[in-house]
Amino acid sequence: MSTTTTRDWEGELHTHARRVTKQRLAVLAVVERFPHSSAEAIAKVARETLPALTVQSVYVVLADLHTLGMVRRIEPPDSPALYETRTGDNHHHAVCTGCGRVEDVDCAVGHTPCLTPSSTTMTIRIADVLYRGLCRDCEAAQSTEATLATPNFPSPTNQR
Amino acid sequence: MSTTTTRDWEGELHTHARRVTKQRLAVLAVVERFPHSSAEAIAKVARETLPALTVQSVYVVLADLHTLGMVRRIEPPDSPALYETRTGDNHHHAVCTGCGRVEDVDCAVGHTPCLTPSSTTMTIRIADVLYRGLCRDCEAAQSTEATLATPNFPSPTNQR
DNA sequence: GTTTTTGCAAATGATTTGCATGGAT
DNA sequence: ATCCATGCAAATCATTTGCAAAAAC
Repeated sequence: MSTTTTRDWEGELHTHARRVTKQRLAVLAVVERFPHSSAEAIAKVARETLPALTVQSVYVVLADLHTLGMVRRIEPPDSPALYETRTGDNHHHAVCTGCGRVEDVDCAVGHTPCLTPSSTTMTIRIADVLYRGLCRDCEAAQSTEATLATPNFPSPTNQR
Repeated sequence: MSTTTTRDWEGELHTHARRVTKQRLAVLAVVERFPHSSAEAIAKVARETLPALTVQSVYVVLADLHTLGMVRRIEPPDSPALYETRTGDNHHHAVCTGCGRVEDVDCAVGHTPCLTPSSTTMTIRIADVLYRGLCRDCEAAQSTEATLATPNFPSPTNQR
């Protein structure tokens, strides 16, 4: 019912040279209201207001908002991707392996995870940490600027 | 060429009441030899020895080995799942966003990620931390033993 | 009015499943 | 001889893509 949004989505869309559509605003409102929701779930709720909205459009919108940095995407194992609007900081997540519930964990210092997650009520059994960045070769290739031949390396390992 | 394995896969399979097949041994040998490989890549290499081996079988084998805890599964964003045989410890991973190369990061103390990843050569830009465990409700439900009605909760959030 | 977005349908990629045969114990 | 594991085909699930119609600027 309430379309109370904390952030000025309309303004942010303008800033990013995106058109302000009711679909986008609806998706953003739902993601803000229900953090850690899947595209499917977001579509379902948004459709209460916009019955014509399709899941595919939600995917397109979310992908775009994600590349703009307006939403953050979490990909827990054995679950579709989940989305949230809290993007500025580097907080982490605790996922319940029983029910799938996701909790924010406020313990980050910059981009580095803290030693002990202090703000969760879950009994943590596993910590999956994935650092992302550039390896030496790719950093070198990047500073060499220009898109030269894609750097490749031996052995059967996959991309990205 | 070399089928030199470090671990006694045959023994471990026996321990877990699994039949020792050349397919399983081949998959395990490949995962051990090329850590952080995808199911597809593993199948490709294993097929050099066992041309009849299908990707689907590799998936089945890996899924089983994973539930047994004999292999660990990593799921980087925008990549199929990767597998490795290093399972005993709680090391982490650094993924290059340029080429997809995966590096082990030895910095864990128990199940808790360390403050600074010391053993990587990558320039880390993002730390995705996902703690997994049981939330209060699920822990309570678990101690109440028996599989009662599946605990559910409101709002559109997904499972597992 | 022009260009971006949406809606719809179909395609894709990763992974799972059902079932009959082959193989390990 | 029994029962599990593999091979094959088809199904499923999450997500992406192509294109024409609709909406925003």
